[in-house]
Formats: sequence, structure tokens, C-alpha cells
Amino acid sequence: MTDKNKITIYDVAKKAGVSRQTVSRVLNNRQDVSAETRKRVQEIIEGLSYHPSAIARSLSRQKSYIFGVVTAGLKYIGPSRTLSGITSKAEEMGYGLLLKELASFSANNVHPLLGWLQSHQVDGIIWAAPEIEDNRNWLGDLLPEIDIPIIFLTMEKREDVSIVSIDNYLGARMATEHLISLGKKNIGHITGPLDWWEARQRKLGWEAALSDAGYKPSTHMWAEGNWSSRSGKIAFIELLEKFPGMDGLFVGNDQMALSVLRTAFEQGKKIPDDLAVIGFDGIPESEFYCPSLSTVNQNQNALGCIAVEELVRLVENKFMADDVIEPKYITILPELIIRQSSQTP
Amino acid sequence: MTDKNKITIYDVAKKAGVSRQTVSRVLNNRQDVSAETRKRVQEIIEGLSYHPSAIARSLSRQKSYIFGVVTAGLKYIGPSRTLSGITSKAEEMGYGLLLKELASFSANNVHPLLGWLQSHQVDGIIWAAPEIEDNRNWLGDLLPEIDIPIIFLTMEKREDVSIVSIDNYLGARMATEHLISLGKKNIGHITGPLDWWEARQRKLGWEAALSDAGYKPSTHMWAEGNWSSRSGKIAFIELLEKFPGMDGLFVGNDQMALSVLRTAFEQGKKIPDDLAVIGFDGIPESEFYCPSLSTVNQNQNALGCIAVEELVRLVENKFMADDVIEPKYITILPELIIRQSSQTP
DNA sequence: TTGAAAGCGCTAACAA
DNA sequence: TTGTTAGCGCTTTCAA
Repeated sequence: MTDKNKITIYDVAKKAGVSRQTVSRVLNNRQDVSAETRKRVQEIIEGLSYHPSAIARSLSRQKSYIFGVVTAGLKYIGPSRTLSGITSKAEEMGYGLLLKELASFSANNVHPLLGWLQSHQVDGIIWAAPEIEDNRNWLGDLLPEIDIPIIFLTMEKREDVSIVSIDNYLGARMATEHLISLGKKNIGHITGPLDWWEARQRKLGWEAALSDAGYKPSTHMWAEGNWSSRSGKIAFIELLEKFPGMDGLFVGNDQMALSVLRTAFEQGKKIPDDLAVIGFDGIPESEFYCPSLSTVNQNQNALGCIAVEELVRLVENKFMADDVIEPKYITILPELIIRQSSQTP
Repeated sequence: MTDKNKITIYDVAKKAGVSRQTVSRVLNNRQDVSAETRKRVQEIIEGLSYHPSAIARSLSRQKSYIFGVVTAGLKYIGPSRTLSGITSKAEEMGYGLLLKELASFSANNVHPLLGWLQSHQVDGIIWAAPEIEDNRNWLGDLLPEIDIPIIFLTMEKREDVSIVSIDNYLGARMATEHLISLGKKNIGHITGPLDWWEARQRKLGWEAALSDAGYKPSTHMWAEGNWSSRSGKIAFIELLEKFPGMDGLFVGNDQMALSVLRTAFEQGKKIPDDLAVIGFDGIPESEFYCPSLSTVNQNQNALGCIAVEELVRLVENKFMADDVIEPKYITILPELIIRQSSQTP
């Protein structure tokens, strides 16, 4: 390790025989520096392998080029895919990321977290944790106090904030209508945990598709899971009992669908003939389930990318002009992927 | 939004009728403040909902309480599980995280990235991207220039840096020995991409277990995949041809094992009687494969946690004392999970 | 084209 | 127990 005396702009200036401002101008690519001086300074910067302190810059510019990201459930694939979209787009747009993962999905006490982000002068916040129960209640109280642009992911439309969401309702409709188009007449549904907004939206889409086709969704036709494969199995067994005529099944996510496929196999049910199955998410493995799983693909990577793009818009606008941008509700369309589990023979 | 004039320590001081220093003392919980003054200042802080600027603090203290995290492949479950361990432990230890995801696993040009982290004065760096090909070559050149403690995840032992690794070699041995203990005599292997250090370690473990048991590993007994389910299928088909007597198979990860199970089913091979299969990783879904998959569980969450703990040790030591800590190579033991795919009938 | 002075918001060292 | 003075490393006036 080299000695700890870090090199500052002052060292560069001294060595170059110019003032610190001049070095600063070179660093910021200003035009008012003679070519000659610029070159000399640049060489010295190289030679000293000097890195200007981003922290000092942030302080003096009052802009950090850092976004705060609040996420939850990184050990699941969905949130990480979104995060991956966020990192790549943020990199592209020249922003760094300060990451916080909530201890639980439904974490409610966001006050200290917001304070922390504020104190770190993030230029904007991406709220990528899902909407569950009342974990958006803080918005009413705290939002007015925050002077930092925020963009939310996957939550119910509100007038006062910008949101990017995948259209879960539409995806569920598409899935259900697809099963109907197969000639299935008794279509069940395994929901996600219904305190999740996304799970409720998917259930609504299923109900709407059934109603539109002249069927009446009712309680014996659905069961609630919690996204996990284990819960999917339990819900499926429950459904087999209370909805014996079921010939089609829309499952709230792919992981639950995995154990549906397996349990159906164990029980001698033929898929898709006896029972057509479609999942939700489009995780890469679902193509290799046995049989391969039809699913509704949601592009979570794009979700993250779009969130960053929109946030950059909000932020740059705040710094440049003073005309407030209207909050937007941006919707991403899901996409149907048909595979063996719901293929017409 | 409230007005943009942010509240500073000066505003608090003025309102409380004390100096900024006194406010600073209250903020930092110093003892040399009268109870009375402290209380008054605290109330004003509350009332103004004042958040001290972490950026200004970092600048003046020369310590940011931020770690840089370099990761790759967040869209895959492994890296995200590790990241999740990192976030939770960092939170617990009072550190924030500045996140960078490499554009590709094998990204080689880390120079600007290191510069960026340095300029942001991170107190330490967690290098969580995997070791592939020559993407550790920069260590020799750049490491001496970096004055920031770094901890690396899952890479080959070196004397000059601290490393936390899961013992891939041992895990592979355990898996293979387990198959041997079942009475299997012709045990194949589907490797990960062999430019990955982890994949090579697993292959070595498989070879060692075979040799120790008196079998001779040879080229016709293994095939190379790239971690994906699709590649697993291709490799399996290749193996079926060139190693027809195969009655046991150690697969480099669970996703590839998924398509092995499926392909075996399609070909009428009975698992585990005709072919016993074991994977690697222990992803939650593997329990619900059909049949459920035996696997070597690697606790990636713990990997992240331990990395943070060790890094905190390095960092605090650097700030407190000046005696250099010896680099450590910490190893995490994997764990065998036996399920249907390798169960004695 | 360059430099001097002031300030970003905070803390450390010293005085009172 | 409190306040004063400097300074963290940079950028932004303004003047030369």
C-alpha cells in the first residue's frame, strides 16, 4: 500500500505550478484553459494517479450523482432482476447507487431510512420494494417533507407520485383468456399472498376474464399461496378437493406452478389434457420444467431500466428548470409465452 | 415539497442560541454538553426535522461508513443471495453500500471502477464478482495502489488478499462420494464453464473422489455446460452417448440438473435406479423438481455476511491501530442435501 | 486565460 | 461546559 497521504487537487496544482481552479477547470473539461496548460495538468493527474474526491465535489456542487435504491427480498429472483436493470441503466446514465434492502417485504417503518438517504444527499430515490398491506401509508405523511424526486415500482396508481408498474391485471387476463381459448371451462387460480398488491391484481384479472367469458368466479375456484413452491403444492391440493371439475389453472407465479406440475404428475393428471396450466413471471427455468411451463413473462429488467430513465428526467428537470413535472404512471405490458403445459395437442 | 433551503447545523445552532460545535456535540452524543442544552438542541433538531449531511461528515471525518460492492450477474440467483447477505450484515454493522454491477461476468477492465470507488471514499470494498479466466490479473498491478481494504469472494487462495470462499472442491467430493456410497460405479459429471474457478474446483473434487475410490476419471465421463438449463440438457445428451454405462451423475449446478431430470424422464431412464443425480447450489426450487433433487447446498447468504464482518474488522483496524492484519482465507463448508434423485430405494 | 476569495456542512483541536 | 478557529477537497463567484 502506498502511503496514506492522499493526493488532492492542491498537490496537482502545486506540481503543475498553477492554481487549484485551473486544475478544477481541467477536471471539468471547461473551455477556458489553454491547450498547453491543460495538457500539462492532465499529465500530472495521470502521473499522480489522482482521483478527485467525489465527496468533496458533491458537497460543493450540491449534487451527488447518486440514487438511493430501496429494495426487498433480494434472495428472490424477481427483485434481483429489477435491481439488475437498475444498475445497468444507472451506470449508463452516469449515476451511482446507494443500496438499502428492507429487512422484510412488509417493512413499514421507513422514517429512518428516508432520513439516511436524505442525509447522503442522493439526487433521487427508486423505491423498488413491493406494495404490501399498509406499507405505503407513510407516503401521505412523509412525502411532503422530502425534497428528493422519488419513483416507485409496481404499486397502485396514485396522483401524487411517479410510478412504473408491470400490468399484472392485464397479464392475468391474458393468461386466463388463453386457457379459455383452449376450450377449458373450469379455470381455477392459485393466488399469491393477497396482502400483496400484485397478487390482488392478478386475481382481479382472472376474475374479469372469467366474467367476460360468461363464467362466474367463485370462492371454491381459487386458493391462496405465498409465492413459494411449497405453498403452491398445498394450494393445489386444496383446489383439487374443492374444485374437482377444474380443467385449467392459472397459477400466480412460476415457482408455485412448478409444484403444481409435480403434484399433478404424482396424481396421474395429464397436462395439458386433463389440466392446462399457466404460470406468471417467466423465470428462465420454467422452460425446462416437466412439461415446460406456459407463463406470463414480465420484463423486470426493463422495469428497472425505465424507472432509472424516468428518475433521471425528474432529477435533471429539478436541477435545470423549476417547472414541476407531473407524476406519471408508466405501465409495462407483459407477454404470453405458450409452452407444453397449455398447448393444444 | 417543502422549500429547497436545506437546514444546516448552523440553522439549528442559531435557533438554539448555541454554537455549531455544541450542536455537533449533541449529534455525536458527546458527553461534554449539559443535559439542559442537549435537550433543547435535540428538540430543535426534531422540530426542524434536521438531518446532518453525511457527505459533509464524511469529508471532515475522512470516513464514510460506506462500503463499495462489486458484483456481477445479479439476474442469477446466486449473486443476489450473496448480495442479500451483504446488505443485511452491512445494515447491522452500520455501513451503507455503494453498488456496482459489472456488465459481464468476465469483465476485465476494472481500472475506472476502482477509481470511482476510491473517489467516493468508500471505507472498504467487497469484490463479489466471480473469478473467471484472467479477470484477477489486475490484482498484481492495481492492488498496491489502492489504500482501501478489500475482501474478495469465491476465488483461489492468494497470500496478498483476504478471501471468503465456499469450499467447492469439498462440496464436489461430498457429492461424488455420496453417489459412490450408493453403490454407483460409473459416475459422470457435467461441469460448469471451465473458465470459472468454481467450476474447475468442482471438477477437481469429482476427480479426487473417483480416484480415491479406485476409479479413474477420464474424458468420456464428463461434459461441459455453462450453468444454464439449456446447456445442461445438451451436455447430458452428449454424456449419454459417450458414457452409456453411467449410473450416477454429479451436475455442476441445480439448473443444469433440472434439465437432466427432465431429459432422463423423456428417455425413460428411471431416477435414481438407472441413474442417481445430484446437483450443486441448493436453490429452493430444487426440492420440488420431479423427482426432488439431491444437491450440495452452499450458503451464499452466509458468504456475504462473513465477508462484511471480516471487512469491518479490516477497516476498523486500519482506522484504530496501525498494525497490519494478515490476509485470511476463510472457507465456508457446503452441506449435502439428500433427496429422491439419489435416495436408496 | 488565470487566480484569489468565499463557501458547501460538518468536525477536530484548542481556548476560554 | 461552551465557543473560536481551522480545515476536510472541491467548485463557484468575481477580479485581474
